[in-house]
Amino acid sequence: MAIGTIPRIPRGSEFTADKPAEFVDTKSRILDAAEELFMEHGFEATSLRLITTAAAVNLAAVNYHFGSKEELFQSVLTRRLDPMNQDRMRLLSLYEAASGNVPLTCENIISAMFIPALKLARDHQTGGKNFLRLLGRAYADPAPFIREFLSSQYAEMIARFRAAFSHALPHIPREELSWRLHFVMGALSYTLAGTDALKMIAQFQPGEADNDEKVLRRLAPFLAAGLRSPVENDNAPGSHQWFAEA
Amino acid sequence: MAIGTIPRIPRGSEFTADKPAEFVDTKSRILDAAEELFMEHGFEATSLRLITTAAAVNLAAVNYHFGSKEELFQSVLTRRLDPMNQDRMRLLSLYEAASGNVPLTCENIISAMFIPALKLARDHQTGGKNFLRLLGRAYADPAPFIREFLSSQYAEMIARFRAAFSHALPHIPREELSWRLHFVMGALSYTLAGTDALKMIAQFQPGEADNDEKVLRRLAPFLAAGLRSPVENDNAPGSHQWFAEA
DNA sequence: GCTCATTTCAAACGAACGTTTGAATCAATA
DNA sequence: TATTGATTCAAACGTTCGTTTGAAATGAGC
Repeated sequence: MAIGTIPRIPRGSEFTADKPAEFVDTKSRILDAAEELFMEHGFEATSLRLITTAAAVNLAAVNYHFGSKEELFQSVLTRRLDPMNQDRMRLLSLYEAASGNVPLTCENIISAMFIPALKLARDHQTGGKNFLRLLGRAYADPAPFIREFLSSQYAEMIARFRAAFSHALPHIPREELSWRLHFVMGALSYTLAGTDALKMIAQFQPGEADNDEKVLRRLAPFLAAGLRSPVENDNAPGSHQWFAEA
Repeated sequence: MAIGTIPRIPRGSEFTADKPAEFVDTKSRILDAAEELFMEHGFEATSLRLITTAAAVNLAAVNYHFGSKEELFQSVLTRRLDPMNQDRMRLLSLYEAASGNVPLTCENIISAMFIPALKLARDHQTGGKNFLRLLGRAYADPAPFIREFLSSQYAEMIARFRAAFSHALPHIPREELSWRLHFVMGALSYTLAGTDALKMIAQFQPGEADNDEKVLRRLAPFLAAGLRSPVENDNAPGSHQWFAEA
């Protein structure tokens, strides 16, 4: 596209107002369909033909607009992951500014991680939930390009929160804290990814918007308690005999 | 095969002694190769041609011995998962018998879950570790046949341990305990699956056999603290304001 | 040595995959 | 209206997939 020329405006983008569903531009239709299908079947098992059929666009549209299937997957992630992580860091900074000299509590920091995720799950009534589950799946995907992409997307946010936790828990050694953060991310991603979680509790109402909040209200105290737990010396004589053989 | 006839004994099975690697029967060679490759690339991305080439057997051998790719995957899991879960329950019963009337601690119960996993990781020097990582991956796999297979394999063991935790933590309501067990399994599977975990800490030596123990010695206290944490009333006026909007 | 069920093997099957191609379509400019 | 560049489309590309097939090889029992 030469400088100064205005590209043709594609299907449906003349409506910036809300979606009559027929007149959404091709790129967004693909992203929406891909988000749902990647979540349901995983990256490998989701074919471009399945995606383009669901989006009601031509098969070649994916390669035209995104370049490849892998780049489509990355676009699906970035579209919501990037704003969410920005939101997390913004919220953390806001908390820190508000607390002045008093160090933040674990609860504060965990809140800064969860609230943006919750907002995402609520704003787009279906899409957001799908995305959180997709994200949980992506964490555990063995494909190298996914792992590399995710860790690059998360690097800044994780570093920011690691520093915050380190300040909130000054008695926890650096290495130990790294592990505990790892466990936190594990429980979080597993919970977000879980189909099982939704079926686990009988009184869980599939349509209810507050389900995610209910889950996180249980998860947060659980994790905070783990983060604050006393550090065990590896070989201290009085430490628990976790692995005493039977 | 008619009743009373003795089947032909295939390649290498005349050696029950240790593995000259050339004379291992076809089924085991396939299982070993599949375990490693499924772990590395996931179920969908691992082709039968890759597996049979690595195992140095004919392509058709998988379908002959296992029926299909899915059944091969299930066989890979069952071979080690079933004994491990049996071991876990055996160990839990042993602890319970030894403690008499005194209820077990969370640490005891978590030990009963972890020791068999550790034993598995150590017994087969390479295979065991691969398997634990494969298992973590399988937890997060979206394929329905994997999820159904896993939950059927785990049902008995999970029920057994849920009852034990319920006895050890009588003040935790049933529903809350279900969620906490879910978080425990999440952190555990994420940790076992993690390629990241191995690289996370600099002083981690890739070849060392005690790595898994080191990880679990950090994970267990973290989880125990979470399990024991006080139950928050959803709407209690004094409870933490986890999700106060910014 | 012959029999026969079991196991191995090379080859092919049809289907599905991600991607490419080149023409058709469209809206805006000149 | 003619031109232009962005987008859509049907069709085909070459590759790889899981599975099937039928014949060859194998070794224990008669």
